[in-house]
Amino acid sequence: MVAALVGDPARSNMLQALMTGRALTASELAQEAGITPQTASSHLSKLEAGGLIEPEKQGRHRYYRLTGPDVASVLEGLAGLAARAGHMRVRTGPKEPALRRARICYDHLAGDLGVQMLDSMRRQKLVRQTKQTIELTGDGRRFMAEALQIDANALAHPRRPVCKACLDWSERRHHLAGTLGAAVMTRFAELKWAMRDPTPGSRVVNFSRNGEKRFAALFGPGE
Amino acid sequence: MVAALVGDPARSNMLQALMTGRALTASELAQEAGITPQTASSHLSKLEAGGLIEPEKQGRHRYYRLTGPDVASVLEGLAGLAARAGHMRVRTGPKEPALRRARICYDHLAGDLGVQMLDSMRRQKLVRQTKQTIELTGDGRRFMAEALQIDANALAHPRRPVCKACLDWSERRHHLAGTLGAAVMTRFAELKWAMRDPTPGSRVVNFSRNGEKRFAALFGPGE
DNA sequence: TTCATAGTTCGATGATAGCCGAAGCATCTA
DNA sequence: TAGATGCTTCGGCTATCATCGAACTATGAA
Repeated sequence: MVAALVGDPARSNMLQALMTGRALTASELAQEAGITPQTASSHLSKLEAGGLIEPEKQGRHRYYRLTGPDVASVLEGLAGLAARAGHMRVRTGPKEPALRRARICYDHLAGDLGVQMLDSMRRQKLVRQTKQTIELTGDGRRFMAEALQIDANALAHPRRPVCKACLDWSERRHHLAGTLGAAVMTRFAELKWAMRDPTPGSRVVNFSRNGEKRFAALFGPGE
Repeated sequence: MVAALVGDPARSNMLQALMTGRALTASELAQEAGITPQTASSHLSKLEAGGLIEPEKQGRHRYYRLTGPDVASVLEGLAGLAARAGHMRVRTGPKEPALRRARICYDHLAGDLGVQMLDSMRRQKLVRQTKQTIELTGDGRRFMAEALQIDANALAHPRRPVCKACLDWSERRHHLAGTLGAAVMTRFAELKWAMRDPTPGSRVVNFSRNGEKRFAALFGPGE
């Protein structure tokens, strides 16, 4: 019974945290629910078996999200009924602003700007995304060649896709990975638009004034 | 938490039984859920406290119904999510056809025809009903005088309302009670349109051929 | 390789809550 | 009035299940 899944307070807290549409790791959901990771793991298995959430593996993390908008709307309906008797919940805030803004994920751009770039590419129809797989369009190839002097045809790699959706740690949405993602980041560095923070171990990426302007011209947020 | 209420199997069965929109007694809901009346009583209290159902007292019975269509739609949504993993439920059937068709409730007409009469009166705007209270309109007074020779003004009673909504046992919808309901039933008998079954203890009301025709002419079901 | 971190599995514990028997209250019937 | 029926309250039993400590696996970092 699916209602019993939502009925447990710990699971309910987890689901509420996922209502934002963002994906969260198992540990984060554990903390969100105020329980230990072991207990959370058990709950997450049940929720997954019940078809309410689905996992996405990312390195040693497991990101969970609601399986669809219908789940969210049912949860909303339940919350609406509960509101008659008085209930509420709060949300958390961010930290490490620079890291959230732009950082290196392996070898490509992540963070707010990384997500923004992939969003813009989708909007400009430079790529087609279906679930996890991303494909460069003809427009996309032209764009890469003209704007960034990147030959997409030269990026083929036996064990790594050209384009890949990578779940963003801070934004919990996809950014661009794969050999193209790496090539773009390399080009940004060559053009002195952006460079990794010199602090050892830091993953922060600092954009120059000019780089920020150029980046916005190519991948600015939609109006 | 409202989801926990729906989560329990026994309560879920009760709610499913109420999804038809009809009101059911505590005992019936107990049977529906396969539990004893004591246990059912506890569950019903919880559901009522949670605002999912509301009781209507009728003699020594307590009829429960869902508090509103929003509750039903949330339950439907939950059932939809559950359907992904496979679930089902069945419904029950009727019995005692004659009793369900027309019978005496205290001193007024109940059963299919009783409900049909009140429905028709509402449709013809002979009465205005808001929740439990029913009020005769000007049209209604004229109708009663002309069609049935009943003077509504003479029906006032110190301790009993002229019109009252009475929850129907078999139909689980309201029929007309009060002094007017009694007067109408008396008139039906006087006109030989209908009479109580002579069997001792029986509450069945038998309509004559002519009575059935006349009744249909006045209170026939809407097209 | 070695260490650290994210996550899972297993087993034991404990509290919540469903359940029913017995008894009590309220209402209708005779 | 007495008896029957519908429903509720109370008390105790029991089963379920959430919880966490400990141990294990997998991935990434040094």
